[in-house]
Amino acid sequence: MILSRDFYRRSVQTVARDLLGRRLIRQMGDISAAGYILEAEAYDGEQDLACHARRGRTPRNAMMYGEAGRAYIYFTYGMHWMLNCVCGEDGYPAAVLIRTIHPIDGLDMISKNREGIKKSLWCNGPAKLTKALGITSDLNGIDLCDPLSPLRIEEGIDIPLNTINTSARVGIQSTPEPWLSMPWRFYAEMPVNHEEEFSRI
DNA sequence: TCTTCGATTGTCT
DNA sequence: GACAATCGAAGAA
Repeated sequence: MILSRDFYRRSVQTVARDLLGRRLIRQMGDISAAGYILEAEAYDGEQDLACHARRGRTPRNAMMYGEAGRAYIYFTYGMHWMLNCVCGEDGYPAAVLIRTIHPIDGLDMISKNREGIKKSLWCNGPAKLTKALGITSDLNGIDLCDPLSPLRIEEGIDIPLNTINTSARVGIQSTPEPWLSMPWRFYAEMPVNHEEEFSRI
């Protein structure tokens, strides 16, 4: 079952936590690849000084102000693409950065995109997973709630709340407090009852 | 295993 | 002109 738009129209922290275990699917024609989301971060509005919306709306961050349930994809460090899910009320600039997925499908495609890299390092970083899944700016604004979309998110597996960890967000060290220390990074291990899937990778 | 550092370009001040 | 929601190679330990 694909996640509905209402899933994303909640507080961005709730969505970030609830996104763990969900199945992220990348489809290119007949070929698809997928993985379970294991790490995500919340970026919450113009008052959040770590959020791209902190200086108001610009052409780059405009997608964050749009409809919930769409992808906000941006380019950084001169070479990396980042995948976010737009959240909250439509018009409110908030998004969840997807930082880690556990690959479960389309391993041919992923291994080709990540040639020469150890399997355990294929998708454990925000720029790594976009490279693994072939995600670039041409998917910016894509509807994650559309079953026909080349990028979408389905229900996935259950990650018990008591196995979810939090921490400060990564890579925002020049951001002032209290935003620097907000525990808006959510992460989990792959559940042991899915070892079978784990082992075939 | 850990730490340091260069790569590389779009975006905004 | 500064810097970025990062990665991975290289070197040290």
